[in-house]
Amino acid sequence: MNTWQSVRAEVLARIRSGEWAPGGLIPTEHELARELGCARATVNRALRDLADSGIVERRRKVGTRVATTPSRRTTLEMSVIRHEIQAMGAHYRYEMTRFETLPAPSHVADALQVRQGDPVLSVKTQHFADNRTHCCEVVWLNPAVLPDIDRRDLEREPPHEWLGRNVALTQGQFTILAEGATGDCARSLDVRPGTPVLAIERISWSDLVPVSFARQFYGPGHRLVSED
Amino acid sequence: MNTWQSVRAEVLARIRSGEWAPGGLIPTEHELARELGCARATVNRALRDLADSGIVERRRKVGTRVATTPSRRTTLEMSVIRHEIQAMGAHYRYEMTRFETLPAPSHVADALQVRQGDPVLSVKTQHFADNRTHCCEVVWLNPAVLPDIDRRDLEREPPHEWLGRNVALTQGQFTILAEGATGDCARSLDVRPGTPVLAIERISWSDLVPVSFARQFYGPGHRLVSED
DNA sequence: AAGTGGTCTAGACCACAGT
DNA sequence: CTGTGGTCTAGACCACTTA
Repeated sequence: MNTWQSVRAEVLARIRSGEWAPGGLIPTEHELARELGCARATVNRALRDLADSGIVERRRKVGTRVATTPSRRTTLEMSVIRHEIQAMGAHYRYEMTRFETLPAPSHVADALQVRQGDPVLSVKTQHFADNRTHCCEVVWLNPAVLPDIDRRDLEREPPHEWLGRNVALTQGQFTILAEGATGDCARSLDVRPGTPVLAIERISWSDLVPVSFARQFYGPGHRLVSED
Repeated sequence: MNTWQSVRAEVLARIRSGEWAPGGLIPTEHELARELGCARATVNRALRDLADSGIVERRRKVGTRVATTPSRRTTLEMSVIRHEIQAMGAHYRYEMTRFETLPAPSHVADALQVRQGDPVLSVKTQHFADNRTHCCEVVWLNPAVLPDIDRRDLEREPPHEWLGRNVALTQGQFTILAEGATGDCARSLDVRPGTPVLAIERISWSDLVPVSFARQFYGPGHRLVSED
C-alpha cells in the first residue's frame, strides 16, 4: 500500500534500525518517491508528519535529517473548565468573587505588555465540581482591547468562555508549574497554605496584542494527561 | 493568494465573525474550493489543520462543524534533560544512585502491564545543572522487553537516552501533577519535605508493550512552557 | 444508495538557502 | 545558479457514515 502512513512507517523503521542514523541525511523526497513507488506528495505528507513529531528536521536545499535531539512533542488538551468538570460527571458551578480595576503589578504588566501601574482589570473566579472548588483563578484583562466588558458579563460566564465568544483570540501560551497554595487560593481550594497545587499560567493574544493573563490553580490530585 | 494558510485564515475569520456559529456545519470542501477559487486539496489542508487545532470537527458524510468546545490543544516539548540543562548554559552531570530488581508495586504494575509483584528494574537517577540537582527521577523498566540491559549502561547514560538509542519507542504518555517532595527526592533536590515540586510521569511503549514508567521531579521554579 | 471527507497521482511552479 | 522542500492543481478513487 502506498499510503502516507505506510511511508511514514517505513521511514521510521529505517531510522529505528539504525540504517539512517541520528544527525544523518535521509534521501530526498524525489528519491524516496521513486524507490517506494509513490508520488512525491505522499512522501512529503509522511515526512512532514515526522517533522511535526520532532523525529526528523527538514530544511530547504539541505534535506531531511534524523533529529539528533530525540525530544518528543506531546499535545495537551486545555479544555474549558466547565467541560472538564462535566466530563467527570460532576455538577458545574461558577462564581466570580472579585472584579476591579487595579494598577498592573510588574509580572502582569510584562505579560500584557502594558506599563507597570497602568490600569488593568483584575477578576477572581472559582469553578466548583459538586460544590467543591475544583479550580480557582485570577484573570488580568487588558482594558485597551476590551472596550465594553461589564461586570455582569463575567458574573454569568467565566472569563475565558466570554473571551472565546467575544474576542478573536489568535494565539495562546501556557506555562505549568507547581506552587504552594497561599491566602485566598488556599481558602478557596480548602487546603492548608503551602499545600502543593498545580498552577497554569495562560496568556491569550488577539493579533499580537495580549488580551488576558490568567493564573489557574488546581488542588491536590489534579493531573494533566497528554494525548499521544 | 490561494495558499492553504489564506484559506485557513478566511475560514477562521468567518467563524470568529459569527457567520459560522459553534456547532454549525460549514460548507463542504467542494463548495469552499469553488467559492474561494482553489483546489479541493488546498481546502482540505486548511480544514485538516483547523481540525488538528481543535477549532473544527470533521466527520465523513456529515461534514465539518465548528467545534462547540473551544478547547485548545497545545504542544509541549519534552526534551531530553541533558539538552534542557545545556540550553540554560549550565554544566550537565548525571548520576545513577540505584539499580535493583524489585517486585512491582501496584501503580508500577498497572503502568507496565505486569502482575503486581513481578520483578521489575528500579533505577534512581539525578540530573545536575552546575552541581545543583535539577531533576531526580525513578524509572521502572520492564525486564521482559529489555533482555540485555546492564548496570553499566545506565551508569554512563540516563535511562531515556539509552532507551531512545536501543529500543524502538513508538508511543509515550505524559502526566503532569504537583506534589510535595518526600524522602530521597527532597534530599536530592535540597528542599524541605513537603515543598511543592512538579512531577512528570512518563510511560513509554514499544509496539503496545510498556517499556518504562518514570516519575521525574523538578524543584521549585521549574516551568513547562508551551510552544504555540 | 449517496454524499462527505481522506487520500493518491503526476506534474508544475515557487521559496529558500547553500554554492 | 542549483537543489531542496513547500505548495497548488485537477482529477480520481476510496472509506466511512448516515439515510
